[in-house]
Amino acid sequence: MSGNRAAGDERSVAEKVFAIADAFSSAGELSLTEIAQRAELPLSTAHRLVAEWVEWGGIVRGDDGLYRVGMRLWKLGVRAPTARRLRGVALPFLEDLYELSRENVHLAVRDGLGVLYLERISGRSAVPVISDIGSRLPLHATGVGLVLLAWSPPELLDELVASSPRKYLANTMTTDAELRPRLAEIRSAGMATSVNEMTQDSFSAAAPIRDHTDAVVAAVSIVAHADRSSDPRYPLAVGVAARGISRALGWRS
Amino acid sequence: MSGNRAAGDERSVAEKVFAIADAFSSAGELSLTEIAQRAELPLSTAHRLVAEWVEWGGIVRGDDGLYRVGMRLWKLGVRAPTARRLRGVALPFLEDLYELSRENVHLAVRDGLGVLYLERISGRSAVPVISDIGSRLPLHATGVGLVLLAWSPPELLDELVASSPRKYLANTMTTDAELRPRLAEIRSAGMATSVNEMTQDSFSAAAPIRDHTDAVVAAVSIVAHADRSSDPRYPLAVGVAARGISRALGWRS
DNA sequence: TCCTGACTTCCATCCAGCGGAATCCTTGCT
DNA sequence: AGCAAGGATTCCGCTGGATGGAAGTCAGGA
Repeated sequence: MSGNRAAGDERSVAEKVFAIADAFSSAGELSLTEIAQRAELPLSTAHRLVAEWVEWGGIVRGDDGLYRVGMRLWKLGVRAPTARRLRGVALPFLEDLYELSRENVHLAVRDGLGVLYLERISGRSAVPVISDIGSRLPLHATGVGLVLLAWSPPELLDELVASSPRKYLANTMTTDAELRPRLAEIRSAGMATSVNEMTQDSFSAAAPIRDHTDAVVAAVSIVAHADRSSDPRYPLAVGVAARGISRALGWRS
Repeated sequence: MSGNRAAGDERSVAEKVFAIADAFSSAGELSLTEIAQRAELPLSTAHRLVAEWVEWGGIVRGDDGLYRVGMRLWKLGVRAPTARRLRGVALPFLEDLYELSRENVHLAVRDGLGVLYLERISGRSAVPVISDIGSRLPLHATGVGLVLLAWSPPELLDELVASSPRKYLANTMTTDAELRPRLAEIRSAGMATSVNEMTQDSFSAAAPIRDHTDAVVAAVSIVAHADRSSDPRYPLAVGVAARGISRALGWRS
């Protein structure tokens, strides 16, 4: 048996442990073989390390033999201070927006070139949206994304345009020329509204949330049926909620 | 320099990596030294492994030099299927309960001998409660806990009584003799209601959530001001919500 | 029954991780 | 400024735990 560590993988043990965790970012349940493939590890190494994950409780193995993210990781994850604080402060305001509209209410932050949804409240008859908590969409493809992009450092826009060779959704702008004036408009209006832009028959209003340093750290939005586009209460309420959350975060004036 | 691996720690690298993560289960922000102490690792080892965590993004280092749980772990954690599915299904029902009561609405599961809160919706004027998402309380100390305990295997009760030598809260029952009839009562009523039992001036109603195998997998509750204890709508609504969530999970009849 | 694919166990090799100690950096006190 | 104390970082020679190919086991399908 020639099983020395010899040449090959330059990764440290810790990196391999993390690679296994990363395997779950693209799927909810995986077999050992799938984990090994995604993490690019030999089956036997994956087997051993996954066993350590399972012993710890970060990954659980179901009766069907498939591995899933365990409650240990869930408990750890919800301790992330940024998400925890923001969510805690924002939730009552999101409730208000939900009661007003009975539609989708979103809370999101920027994560690289994407929007990361921290919270979503959906009415039973709300417009179906692709976003789900923990999921990521490109910055230019949603209302909250545009708001976050509008108040991001300009380099980010260049990077985004460069990384988006093709259109993501039918009505989405991806070129410099289309996006730049739109963002300027959003900045001067203080928020973003759109009709039938991201999703068919939908109307969205999104506004920025600022912290005590006046930096935009998150965004709230309502995504409603298009026939509400003439209702002035929606943009108004989103703006009020965003300012309320900002104040609760220590923002002044 | 005699820095060999020699005798001492029997833990594998992966276990040390996890020990570092566990350090954050008791505090939101830690210095390197604190992490090393909690994980029982030499400072230099902790330093190296924490650096790997930071590189991966599971832990972030703030401007103040303190380490916190990062968004990478948050994103991974919310992928835990049990929490994700339950939360997604239950949220609309929790909203309904919140709108009815404007009080604390809880969704919780059993985690060992404790209750683990998956979700909490709190009104601005709700009774202050200790529970927070991701936090754990003993099973016998809360309404949802009693419900979960009532439908748990009996061995669990023995274990719980054995592990609780003293009273946790003023009005909490911890002995076999007190707890057993109470649980029987809860089972026959199908839910648990209590006044001034867990917290002063509070009234709570909790009901079990069942999945397609008819097993109790979670519990919902309202914790309201004590003056609502005569309002029959609260227990009723909690029961209806619990059955609604159960049905949405595939439970029949 | 045989075959296929997925999972589990084994073990000789050897280098990646180890951690004590020295060093650097920051903060607070005199 | 000078000093002390505590925390963070870097160094480096030693060695035993991690490694992964291969063989063995198991389950299901043809």
